[in-house]
Amino acid sequence: MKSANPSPPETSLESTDVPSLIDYRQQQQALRSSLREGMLTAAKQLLREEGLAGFTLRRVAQAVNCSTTMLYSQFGGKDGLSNALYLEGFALLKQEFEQQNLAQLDGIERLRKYAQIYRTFSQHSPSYYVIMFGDGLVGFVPPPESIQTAWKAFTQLISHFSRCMELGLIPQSSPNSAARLLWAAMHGVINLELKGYYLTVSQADQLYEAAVNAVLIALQHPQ
Amino acid sequence: MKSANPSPPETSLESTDVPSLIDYRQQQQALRSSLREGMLTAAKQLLREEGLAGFTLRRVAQAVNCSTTMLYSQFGGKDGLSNALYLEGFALLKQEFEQQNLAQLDGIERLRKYAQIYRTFSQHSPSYYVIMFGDGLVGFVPPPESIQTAWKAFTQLISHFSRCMELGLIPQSSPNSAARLLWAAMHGVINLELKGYYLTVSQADQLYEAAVNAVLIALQHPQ
DNA sequence: TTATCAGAAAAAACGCTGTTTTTTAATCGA
DNA sequence: TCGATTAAAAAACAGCGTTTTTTCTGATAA
Repeated sequence: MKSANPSPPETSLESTDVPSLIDYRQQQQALRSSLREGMLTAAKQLLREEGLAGFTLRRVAQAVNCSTTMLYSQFGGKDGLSNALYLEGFALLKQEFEQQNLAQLDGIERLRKYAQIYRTFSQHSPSYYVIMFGDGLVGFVPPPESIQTAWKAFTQLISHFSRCMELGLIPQSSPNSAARLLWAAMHGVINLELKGYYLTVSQADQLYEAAVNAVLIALQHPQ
Repeated sequence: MKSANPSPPETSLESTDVPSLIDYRQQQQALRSSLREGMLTAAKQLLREEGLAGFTLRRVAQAVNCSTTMLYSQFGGKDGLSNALYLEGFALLKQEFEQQNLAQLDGIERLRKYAQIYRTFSQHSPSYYVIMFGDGLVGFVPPPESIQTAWKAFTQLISHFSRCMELGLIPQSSPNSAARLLWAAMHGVINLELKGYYLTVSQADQLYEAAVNAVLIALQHPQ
């Protein structure tokens, strides 16, 4: 395995340039920030691979080889770590909603696309979804300011509802309420699906489409 | 405190009738069954008063003054106890759907009434609701046979959807799917509400009504 | 340069959980 | 009446989030 090395650098003491001049405090801080990120990554991996049962401070600490105390100085405990994942998740969802190739879609079709993005997110990012929507009765309850931030993920959806109303595709009403309605419908199907109430994936697919349709149809046909 | 007792029975040995002839094994069994019921009652009370945090085997055992071991012989552990509450909850919901004064309501109005019953149940029986719908990602996951039983609570709803279709109030389609759709919509609003996503009760009320309306309108306007 | 001090990280302890194992008590059959 | 069987309680176990104690490192002052 050891190849012949014709000219090893042989750290000469006469070398004029200082070999590795480092800013200790800066690197220390960089290390801490990379530790923080590593903790989040480890947490997500644990959530993905083992679900909430594997999402443990001790496991996260072990994954980055430090004590659990560090998780307290970095996040203030498990709730703080959960909150960080929560905000990260909604930021990611927001990002998904903002992808450029939506520009070519308009009107109701674009609303449908948003619904599809939401579902895809829930399917591809279950580790986030558990924290974000894993129902506050048990486990993590996000603080009010996080909930407020979270709602901003739906800004695009809201403003497109607004646009649809301006275009006359949907009768004028509150775009906010329309978005909340659609969200509740989407979330309801997904949540029951995750609990195991639908027997097949295709049944869940159908129901999801039906739920989105129902909201869109109802918004177009006010009572 | 001790009133004068003119003629104490003075357990006479010559008494022909045996004073307290009991069937030990039967009473033992009765005691066990009352213990079982007492555990369920205690569990519900704990859930009601302290939420899931207070729902603990040790607390339940302490409430009925026995060891936690008994909870294992009676229910097979916490999941078993949760499952019993789960089934009890759905039986109660089914019962709510079956109350007689629904006979005077027919058509779409009756569907609306079912939706109202569901919401009222979720509000008045939060101790059950947590177990029943507290999202399987975390905490209790009901076994498939329980899920199957649970779905039977919606029998009335399904058959009334069927009736509405026969009456021509709703175009013919699957009553089952219609019921599932309505359920998902109702559940979605309630679940987000419980997580704290709606600021006021009236906002939640409005959204719930809007969600139910959306489903009913959409079912009447297919495509 | 060395001694002291402050702050950060690790280690240990605490109180709790669900569950399993061991021990104790009581009941039954011979 | 005495072993065997069974049921319940008690204790032990492994793990959790969190708090407290200890250890150690890096900076500062003498």
